[in-house]
Amino acid sequence: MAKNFSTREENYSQWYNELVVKADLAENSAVRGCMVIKPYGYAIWEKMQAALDKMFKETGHENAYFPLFIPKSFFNKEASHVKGFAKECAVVTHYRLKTSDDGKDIVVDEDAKLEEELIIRPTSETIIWDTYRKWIQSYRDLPILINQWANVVRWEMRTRLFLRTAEFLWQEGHTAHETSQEAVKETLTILDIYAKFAEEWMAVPVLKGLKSQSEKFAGAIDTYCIEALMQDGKALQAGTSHFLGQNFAKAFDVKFLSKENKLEYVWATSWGVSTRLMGALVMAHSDDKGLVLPPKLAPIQVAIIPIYRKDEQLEEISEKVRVIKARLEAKGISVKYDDRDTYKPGWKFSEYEFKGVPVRLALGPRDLENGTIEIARRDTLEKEIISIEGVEDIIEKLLAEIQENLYAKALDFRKNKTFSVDTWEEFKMQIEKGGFVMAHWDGTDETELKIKEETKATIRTIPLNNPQEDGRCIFTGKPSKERVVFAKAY
RNA sequence: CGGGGUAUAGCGUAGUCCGGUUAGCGCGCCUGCUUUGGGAGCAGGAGGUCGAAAGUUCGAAUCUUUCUACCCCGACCA
Repeated sequence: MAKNFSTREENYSQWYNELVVKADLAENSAVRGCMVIKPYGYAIWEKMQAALDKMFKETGHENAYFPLFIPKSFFNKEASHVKGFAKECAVVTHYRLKTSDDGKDIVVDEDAKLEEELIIRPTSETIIWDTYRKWIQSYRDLPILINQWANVVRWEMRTRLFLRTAEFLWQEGHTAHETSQEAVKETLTILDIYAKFAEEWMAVPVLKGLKSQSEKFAGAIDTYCIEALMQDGKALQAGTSHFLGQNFAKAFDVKFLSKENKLEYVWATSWGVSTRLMGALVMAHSDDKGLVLPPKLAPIQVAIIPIYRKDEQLEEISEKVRVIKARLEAKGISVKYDDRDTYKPGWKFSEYEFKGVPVRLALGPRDLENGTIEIARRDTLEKEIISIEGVEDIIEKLLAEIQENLYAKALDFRKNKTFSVDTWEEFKMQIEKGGFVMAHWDGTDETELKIKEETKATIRTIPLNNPQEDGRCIFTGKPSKERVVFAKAY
């Protein structure tokens, strides 16, 4: 495993790959650019799903499901949308296989060609808006607040574990509203949910803001995002919420009769987060010993390891553990008692460190004698011997402390990696070092593109509630009213 | 799609230039004994169409041709 990964950007990918495979999170599958997510990794995803789903429902959203296949013609309808996705679509052209003439192979049956090709959804705006047209007639049918948990496929030229895979799991929300204001409000409500989830559950601080026009979603009026900073100084877009205006309503002819008895186009939003969040989780907290998971998302919060020589000792230890385990579980803490006799304690210690289990307990003969237990925390790697009495209360507090500590550490890291610069020379130098670089920009796509060409840095976001100040664009020297956030990104 | 590289056991690899015993090694796996407070030790064992196909040759992991897959760089990318 690479050492000092946070400072060795060039080896990062390799490090990450090894870590993830060793940590039992996921591995590359035989299918190009797709992932096999192992049970332990999937358990993290399930925890993320549960937390997000709850927040969506608390804000009035419902889950539904739409088809995986989208008729090709649907993509013709919104010009900028098709432009954004056309180059990365998987297309279904046939519906049958047959044995080849020489009997040796299975081949596509050319007679079974589809009249119209089907696109495997890269995102579901088109098929959902085609459906919404049938659901919406009057203002009484609005708003529609629907979320879908699904997989999507984007045939990326180059993939990267968790961050850009050909198939990925996500949730996509698609809402329909009477007014522009209501839709914008929805977009921001979701942005707040995403930020809250990232910070309170993942312990990853994020910047909330607006994307520049060139970085926005294909088909959106405005794209809002949460932007996180990884330990190697690169930025990661962790979630997006789009105000779609009436673009899709017009493309799919979705109109409603208003209270004023006028026929109007519906206002729309869409928003999503994906398994990329798991990449963010790994890259934000992990160290050279493996994953570090925030307690709120850890599938196993406490691992207990017995240390023994003889079976009688194990029995005695197990008896004690049963009591501790029951008390922890009564507090809603997930516990794994690893009494396998096929692995030794040292092996298990390492395994749970790889897996990022926040708290580890070890109980051996010495502890039985003294009425103690060894408690170790993953985030700081500290361990101490404490009295076994009331250990469940200590663990409960410790889990909360670890959750806070991870966030504080990540926030501190981001503060130290955020810089304000005012000249082009400073900018180029700082971008090379990584981190968020706050700089003035003249607001044009052209300048943004040139900066990207020269430095590979992009505008990650224009923060919400951004302080207004007079300045000059670092590239063109033209006047500017606010700083925007530049960084190299994944 | 352009440029470069790689393909040998579950994983990592040696051997390829210069063809020649039964394709070697480490990790992992299996069995036994000893071990168990930070990834145990010793002994024995199993596991290979050398990416695929065709060719050259007495003989091919090694040479030739074609194909396929993967990796890196670029283009591309909410």
